Amino acid sequence: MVTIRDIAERAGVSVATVSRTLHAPEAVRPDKRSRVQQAIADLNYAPNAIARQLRKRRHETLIVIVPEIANPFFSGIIQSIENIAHDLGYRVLIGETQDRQDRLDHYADMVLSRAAGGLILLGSLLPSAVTASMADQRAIPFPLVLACERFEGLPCPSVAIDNQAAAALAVRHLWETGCRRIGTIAGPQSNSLGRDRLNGYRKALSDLGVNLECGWMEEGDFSIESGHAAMMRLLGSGGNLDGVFCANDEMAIGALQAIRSSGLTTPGDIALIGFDDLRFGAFATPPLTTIRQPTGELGETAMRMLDALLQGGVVDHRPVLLAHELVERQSTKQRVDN
Amino acid sequence: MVTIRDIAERAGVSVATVSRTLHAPEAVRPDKRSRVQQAIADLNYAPNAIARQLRKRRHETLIVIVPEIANPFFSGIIQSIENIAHDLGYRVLIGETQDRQDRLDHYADMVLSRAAGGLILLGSLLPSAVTASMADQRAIPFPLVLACERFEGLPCPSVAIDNQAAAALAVRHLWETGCRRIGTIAGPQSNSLGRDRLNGYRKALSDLGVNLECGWMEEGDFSIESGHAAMMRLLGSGGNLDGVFCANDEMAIGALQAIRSSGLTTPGDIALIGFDDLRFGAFATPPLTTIRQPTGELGETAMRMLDALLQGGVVDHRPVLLAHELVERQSTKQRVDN
DNA sequence: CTGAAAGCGCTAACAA
DNA sequence: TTGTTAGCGCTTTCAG
Repeated sequence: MVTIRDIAERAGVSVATVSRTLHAPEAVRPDKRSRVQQAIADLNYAPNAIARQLRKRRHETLIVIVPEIANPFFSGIIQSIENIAHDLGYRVLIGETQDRQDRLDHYADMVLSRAAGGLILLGSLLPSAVTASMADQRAIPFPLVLACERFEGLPCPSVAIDNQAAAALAVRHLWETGCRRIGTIAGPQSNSLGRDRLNGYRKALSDLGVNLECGWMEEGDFSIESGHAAMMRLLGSGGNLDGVFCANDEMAIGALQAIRSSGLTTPGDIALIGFDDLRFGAFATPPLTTIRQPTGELGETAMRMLDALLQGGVVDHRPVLLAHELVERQSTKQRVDN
Repeated sequence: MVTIRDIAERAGVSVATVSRTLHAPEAVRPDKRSRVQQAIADLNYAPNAIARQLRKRRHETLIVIVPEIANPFFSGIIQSIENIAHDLGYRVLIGETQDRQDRLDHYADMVLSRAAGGLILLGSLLPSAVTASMADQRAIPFPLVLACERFEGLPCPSVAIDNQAAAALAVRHLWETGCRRIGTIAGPQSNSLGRDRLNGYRKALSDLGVNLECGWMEEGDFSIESGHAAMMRLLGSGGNLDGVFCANDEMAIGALQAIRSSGLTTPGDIALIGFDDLRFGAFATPPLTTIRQPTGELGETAMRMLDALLQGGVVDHRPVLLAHELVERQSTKQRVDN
């Protein structure tokens, strides 16, 4: 391994001069500078980042944790995080937990042990170190920002949309376009996303003055397959639905298929609305009406919050809520304007 | 920041003893050991990974580079890489390049500067440092494994499927199920994947004795939207096709939509076959016939290759080719068995 | 079994 | 403008 010392020797200067030509070339006389540069090229030297970071305290590596990268919804968020991060001089690495605590902790350890500077958490799991600090009433042990999910009482910045309101909007849309027996395929109730969206469904129904009948609700795990299975159950349960709110687009795509394979049509027999606005939803048959989350803004806000945290600024711990939007396509009946 | 020194002081031992209780507890007398552990708990100490890595030379952090994580095809590969990596004691971080050289180089710098131990490359771009080393006839400057893409003459281990043969298989399937005027929506010709699959199409056609007529071929960029656009062009070009081979499933999904919106049916009027076997393809209307790549095996092989490299073993540089598989669904005409 | 001390490769005072 | 040097936090001989 070639070190700064080797360069210094070969160029006939001190290590300090080498370090300077690297970080403040204008502070080195041109002849020495070029000798150093020559030596660097000759020996193919690359400064050791580990050693550098041991001296300087600042970190340019950030970690974004997602439950699964396979979920296209996260991509938009991650992309905007990356764009901002890049501008701000950070490097972003993505860690996938597959909802396993050990994997999550493995990544959290990196920032606990200062191998990375901070964490943006997109999933519903919390690192053990964070849970522990909460239990002990201690501060969170490293720079942490939460996006998408909501955790009651966690003292750190977070950004999301109002999932409950968004779900209610979806249900209201179904109602306004003529559905009267509206069911739901809910997400897992183990995380706040699933719970909030189900609550929104319930709230909308009760605001509309309709009773939630039995056989109107099934739970999935956000996957296409589970959406398909849940729809089959809904179809078989005698709920006699004419509209279904799916807690995400993937389940809606599975539901679409289930409806079709049962000889029914969408939106004719059963209207469908999803959540997230995946690219694939727009190209489904029929194209899926959905709720769009502002993924770009979500990512950007999260990244700026983390940057503020890293800069040592005081950051507001009240959740920031961003606006959602209904995207009307053909899987719900069309509104007659006016 | 609490350091090993603080622990040593509080426990009334030397730093060496603290280090030992951390890494070889059995070599420390129980009373001291527990005093150290108590101090660690009291002060909430976490060893600094940066400092540790500066001393020890081994790296447990690996980077996997993908062009875009939004592409669901990569997820399967990444997941299996992660599973194996975890068993082997590595930590995997994912870097997304969005096909930009500067981002790629940014990640490559991490391993160049020993902030990470090695790289698995899933895209079609090569780090500048690698290109440079090839030009100079030098060895590749860090542990590198290539997956999915093919690079002529790069002296490093790689694993992929035989894309040309797989594409030819797809075209033959179209032919065997009755298509006689077979077009293609090719991938970008700037990368080997796109080229190999187009060559496979050409080869199959010529083996079948059919002439590639003009208006049979359009190029997309692997996105749904580009598939849609390419199919519209194909439809308008008078090629009068009854079957189309799409170089990936996303373009096939876009093409499906284009065909339907033109009032035609699949497979009745135009049969369609994709490539990659995305989850979304199985739930398209109609479900997409496709070529499946062994994503699990691809990832596992790549990861084992990198491990071998990291262990200092000599690794074969001849590309490893894995088997692909035709998955018949309803977007191609059904074969009459016997 | 334990402690002192020598670095790992680099940066940043400080002195020249 | 340059060189010398003292660490950054940790592991690991080497002597006790």
